[in-house]
Amino acid sequence: MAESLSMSRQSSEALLYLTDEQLRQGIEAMFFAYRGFTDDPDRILSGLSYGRAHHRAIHFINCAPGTTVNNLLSILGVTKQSLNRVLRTLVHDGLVEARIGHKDRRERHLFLTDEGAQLEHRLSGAQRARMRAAFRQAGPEAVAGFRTVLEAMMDDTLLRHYKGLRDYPT
Amino acid sequence: MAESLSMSRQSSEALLYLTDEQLRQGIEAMFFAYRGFTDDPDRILSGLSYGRAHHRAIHFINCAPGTTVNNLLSILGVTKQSLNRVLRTLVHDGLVEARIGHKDRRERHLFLTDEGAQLEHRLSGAQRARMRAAFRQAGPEAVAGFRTVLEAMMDDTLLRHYKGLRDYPT
DNA sequence: CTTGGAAAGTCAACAAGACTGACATAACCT
DNA sequence: AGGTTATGTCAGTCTTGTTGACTTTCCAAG
Repeated sequence: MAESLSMSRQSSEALLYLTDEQLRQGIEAMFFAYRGFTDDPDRILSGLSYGRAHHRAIHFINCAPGTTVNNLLSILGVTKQSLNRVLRTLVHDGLVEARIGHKDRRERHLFLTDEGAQLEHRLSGAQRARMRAAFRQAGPEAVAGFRTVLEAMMDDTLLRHYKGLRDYPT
Repeated sequence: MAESLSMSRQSSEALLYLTDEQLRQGIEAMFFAYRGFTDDPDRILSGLSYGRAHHRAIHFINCAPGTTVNNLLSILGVTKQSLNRVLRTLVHDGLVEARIGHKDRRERHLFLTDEGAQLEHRLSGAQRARMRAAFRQAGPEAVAGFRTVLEAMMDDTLLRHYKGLRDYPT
């Protein structure tokens, strides 16, 4: 790995970080980091009878209480049938409440129950702990770069969700 | 994004980037970015009769030609039954070659065939294109930070794989 | 007002890909 | 010879994605 140490700093940074090898390393970094990222919650969930899909639903219902099923669908990017199976068990188990909309009675507005909020906190706690450790270890500037690259990597549609178009009238 | 420009650089960075809200945004950024990250290859693969599992196998065989099945298992973090199903189809379809080791004849050393390398290039090409665009847009410093945080987020075991313990004698 | 289409959500059946457990084979090593 | 290791395979289950068919509700054009 002693390549190009003789190059000027400017040219090496400007040119090398886009070589195929650098990109390949970025790809692998995403793969391994995402694994680490999902490991802790997955471990917790495997004890209960839930999976990662339940975690995602719980996370976004927590972020946007009162969101509709349709809205959640577009955020999660799965079919409504797939989401419905997950929601059904969560509602049945008393973690999520689905209130019929009073403006449009076709819609269901989703909320976490106390028990649901409790599980959410446990799951996100594990994830936040790892992220906090990583952020702390890496330092503020690295964190800013991390966020910048990730945002640039999202699809525009996803970016809109991420940027927080969260105005869901109940 | 003109927040906190008036604060001293040190205090704003030291205090703000570890709030729960910042961490939650980091979590969502990972989620959405990973989706964008896997979208393009997934689209290509859905046309063929392969899935993401095949992509992962092809990727790492390409990175570490001659790797053994066991090695691949520990990198991918799946069971041998799961990997075997994938490898079987890839070998059957002529994308991967499994050579019996000449030092230890129990081992199978995995290589991409020309056709396999061709598919690998097509898949990683899509992924690299997106990563390249993101890297270019974000700039070298952001990329460095991105990598730093991702490495800090990995498990140590995964980090070892990522760092490239790739000495597989054929 | 009625009627027909669109939209939100539910139920049923299926496929991919992960898992576990048990077992087979071949090769290595002491 | 016997124990361990590397790999492959069969059978069964679970999660989570898919499509297709269906109900309920809303809205707007006739």
